[in-house]
Amino acid sequence: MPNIDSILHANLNQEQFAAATDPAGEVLTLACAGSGKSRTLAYRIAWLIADRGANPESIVAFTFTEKAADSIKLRVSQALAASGLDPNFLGRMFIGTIHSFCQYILGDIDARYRQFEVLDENRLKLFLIENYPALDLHRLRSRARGNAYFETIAGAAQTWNLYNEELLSQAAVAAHDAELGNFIAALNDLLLQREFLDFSFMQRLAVEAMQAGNATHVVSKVQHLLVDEYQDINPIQDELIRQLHSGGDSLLVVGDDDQSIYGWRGADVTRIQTFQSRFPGASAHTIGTNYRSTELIVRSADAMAHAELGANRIVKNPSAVPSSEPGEFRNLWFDDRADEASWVAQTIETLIGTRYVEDSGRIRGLAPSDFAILMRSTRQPEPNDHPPRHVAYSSELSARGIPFSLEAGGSLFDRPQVAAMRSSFELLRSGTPDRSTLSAFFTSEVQPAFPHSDFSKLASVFASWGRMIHAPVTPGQPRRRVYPQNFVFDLLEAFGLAQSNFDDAVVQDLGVFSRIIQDVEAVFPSVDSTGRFNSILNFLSVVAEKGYDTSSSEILNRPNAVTVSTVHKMKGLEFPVVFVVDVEAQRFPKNRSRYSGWIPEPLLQTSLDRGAYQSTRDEEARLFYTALTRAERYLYVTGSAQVPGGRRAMRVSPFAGHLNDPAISTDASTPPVSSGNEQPQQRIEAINFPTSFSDVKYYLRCPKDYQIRKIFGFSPAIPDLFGFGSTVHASIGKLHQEFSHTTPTIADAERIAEANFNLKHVLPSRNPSTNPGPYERAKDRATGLVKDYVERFASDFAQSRQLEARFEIPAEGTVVSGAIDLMIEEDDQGNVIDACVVDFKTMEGGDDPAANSDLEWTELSLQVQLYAKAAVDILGNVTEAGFVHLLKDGQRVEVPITNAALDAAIANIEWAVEGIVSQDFPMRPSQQKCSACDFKKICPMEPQNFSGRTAPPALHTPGRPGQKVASCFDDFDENFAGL
DNA sequence: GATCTAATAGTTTTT
DNA sequence: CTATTAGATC
Repeated sequence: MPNIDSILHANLNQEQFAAATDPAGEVLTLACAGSGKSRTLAYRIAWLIADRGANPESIVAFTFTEKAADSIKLRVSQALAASGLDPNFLGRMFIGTIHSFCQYILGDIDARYRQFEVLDENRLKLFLIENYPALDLHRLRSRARGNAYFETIAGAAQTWNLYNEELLSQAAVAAHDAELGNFIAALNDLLLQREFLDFSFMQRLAVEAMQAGNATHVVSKVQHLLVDEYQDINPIQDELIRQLHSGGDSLLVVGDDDQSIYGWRGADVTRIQTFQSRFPGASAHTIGTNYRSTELIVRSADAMAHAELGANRIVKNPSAVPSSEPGEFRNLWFDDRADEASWVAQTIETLIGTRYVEDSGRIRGLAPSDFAILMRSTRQPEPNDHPPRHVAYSSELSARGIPFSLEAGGSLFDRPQVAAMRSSFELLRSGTPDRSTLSAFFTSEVQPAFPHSDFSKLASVFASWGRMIHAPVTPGQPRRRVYPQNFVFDLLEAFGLAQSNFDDAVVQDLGVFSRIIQDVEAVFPSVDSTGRFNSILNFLSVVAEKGYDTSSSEILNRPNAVTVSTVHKMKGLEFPVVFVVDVEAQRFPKNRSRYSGWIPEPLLQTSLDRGAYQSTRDEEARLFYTALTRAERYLYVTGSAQVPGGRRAMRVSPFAGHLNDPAISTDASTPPVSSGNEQPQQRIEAINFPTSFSDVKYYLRCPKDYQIRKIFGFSPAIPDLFGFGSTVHASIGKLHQEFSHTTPTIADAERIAEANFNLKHVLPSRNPSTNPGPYERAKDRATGLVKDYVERFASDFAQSRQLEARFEIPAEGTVVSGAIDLMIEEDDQGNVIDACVVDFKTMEGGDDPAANSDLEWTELSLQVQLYAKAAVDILGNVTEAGFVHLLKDGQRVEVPITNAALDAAIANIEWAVEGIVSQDFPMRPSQQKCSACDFKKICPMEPQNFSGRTAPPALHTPGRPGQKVASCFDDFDENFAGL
């Protein structure tokens, strides 16, 4: 085998090599745009294992986003393979966001955290809405702009966030502002009591655990820490990194202070700038060779940053790789926005098909997806009678028939189908609408949007939902369970969605609406009163005005279209041709803004002094720098004197004024440089399609189910006992944490199960002892299951411990990730001598108890086999067996995990991924599947075939090796004609 | 260099 | 409605 140094030299340049192999305790790597920092990071990991003999378990790498984590993982697996190391080492290290690491730490400290629900920003706001009285939020209302309700909610959410991200103490806040201190203490307690975490709180809890020495089990293993995008780290993350590195061997941080554009939400660019003074003895590297952009672009962007930032930046002197390929940089000023927009569209039209030579040597013509139009803001400017800012450009593209994709949200309710959904909710605001109101609504809003809608069906939907929501609450009775997602599906059935042949984009937007309702359901236990329903309506109306973050929509293949987007969204991406448009004084850079939060300024002084939670001229300059450095060969910076709605002529942006290199053209009249034309073809990008087992499971059941769920984004209604399985599972995890190598008694099991029990959607009875309700009955059942488990499998505790392990399995075209439950047995030295995979199934809370007798053995087996495969990768060949543990009847069923069984499992996964990537989503209906399907009300249920693909190999199920094929084939009725 | 005045803008977004 | 900016004016 060639030695690791020569492999690294073959794949890295001198600067990258020096950084990747620096043995210092702390290493700062300043990575200019396009300088190959992912590659450097990936080979650093390979070097740590091959040269330093690092255990893969001792390596932790943090990225800023999940997407970046996926791409680093792919590169690491390639670097490992290139270095002669096992790519499956990937599963044994941690590569991910700081947030997911914090969640992992918390679950390791206390299994109870595994049943906590994570609140994103929208859900945290809903939580505050739901608990407005309990948190005394009315006391904070006078602080909100215009005394407005939602300003109060937003201000409270921001306060909580800032308190955590700045790692302030509750006492310090209370000392400055007693009311705010009370709110923080109350929210802290309520989140813990109701078992919710938000992104800021999970970091705080993890950091506090580390500071208190309660996380040593995880922390002590970490020897090598790598942090990507270090310029965007905030105070709590800085502390977490410090804690994690305190007992470790090495810390490598990578970043570029010139690309720090998140100061307004707390990122601290000074951490990277002062790294060397804060870690005396740290070594520093600059990887400054830009492989992305032309010399002119690199030189001009650097000069611009220097002119604007001067002493507030680290000098990096980036260089470009000389090239004889054509390219150009123009800095243009137009009289009027219409001229500017039409010039941009015209230039794109001309450049499509222009000969372009890739680094790989591939020659192709530029395609629409090679172009980006970037702007400071795509939002609609005030006053609201102007169209959104991107329209001037996108309409010019439309006029020329050039496809474009808008990376700008906020137009969800412009779509008549989605507007009809929201109006339907609104109609139920104060009670069931009368027939004439409903009829008018049907004619004016529903029919035009949904041609297959049915009035009589709709009338009965409204009648029954009006009753459910507004029925008076009977004192002493348990609350009714009213889940609005069911209203969504009932409405869409009455609207005739299944019969309509809408564009995917329409269905996708309806899916976003469904996801908004899911956010509501995740937080509200039930929507069983006029007041609660009205909070939802108010939330929906705010969502409509401000736009909803629909981030979870995943783009599998980049469409062949021009990207119209903000600069922020394009961070980390690159395009052959970039237009930075709408560049005028007071727009780019935008005016400064000051901190306006509720946390008293003295508590944040150091952060405010460095410009955090504000927008500053420096940060605008870095944003402009970031925009310029997205471009590979063609870069155009444009602005206009006359813009829509402007009375006085706009002035040239000072940033554009810094682009004064004589090689930058200011002439719009000549055509773009070119060395001829070729057939336009999209760039071939490595498809990195990460997935979880559960995603694939839906595809193997019915590809249409997968499409509705994952591509369109519909969420099923929350089942009555949602969370039952996870709370039982967490109790068993907790038992194993408390009793490793000793046997718990039945009383221990009962104590832990009772203390741990939590259901979010069933409320406890008011008088549990005299009048137990569904919550108490579920609690009894859960306790019974845990006791039964201890009784039957006491020996497990004596010999082995339970472990929840994360895994990543590389398969063809994908990395399947998830977590597994392992029972491992160790010898005296702590070496694993035996391991088995256990999948705990409670089989409670499903739709139909009768269905439990007829388990989906293909799915369960596939799951265990996949986990077994991961266990082999994690633990080596000690995995003896795989089981499905049916907690309901105390059985352990052995699942085949022979090589043949594992190979068949992987082949099924790869087959499903192939279908997903090629967007092959046929309906595979059957009586049994469709009657239990979450989406039966919106699915046409027409039997369809796969497009030219044959079935994957049969799976190995208990007692039936190699006989049962996935249910999209096995359970398929080609003559199925609806339920 | 300080002070006044008219014009202009009211984000950006990940976990 | 308020903060910010550029330019005019002292």
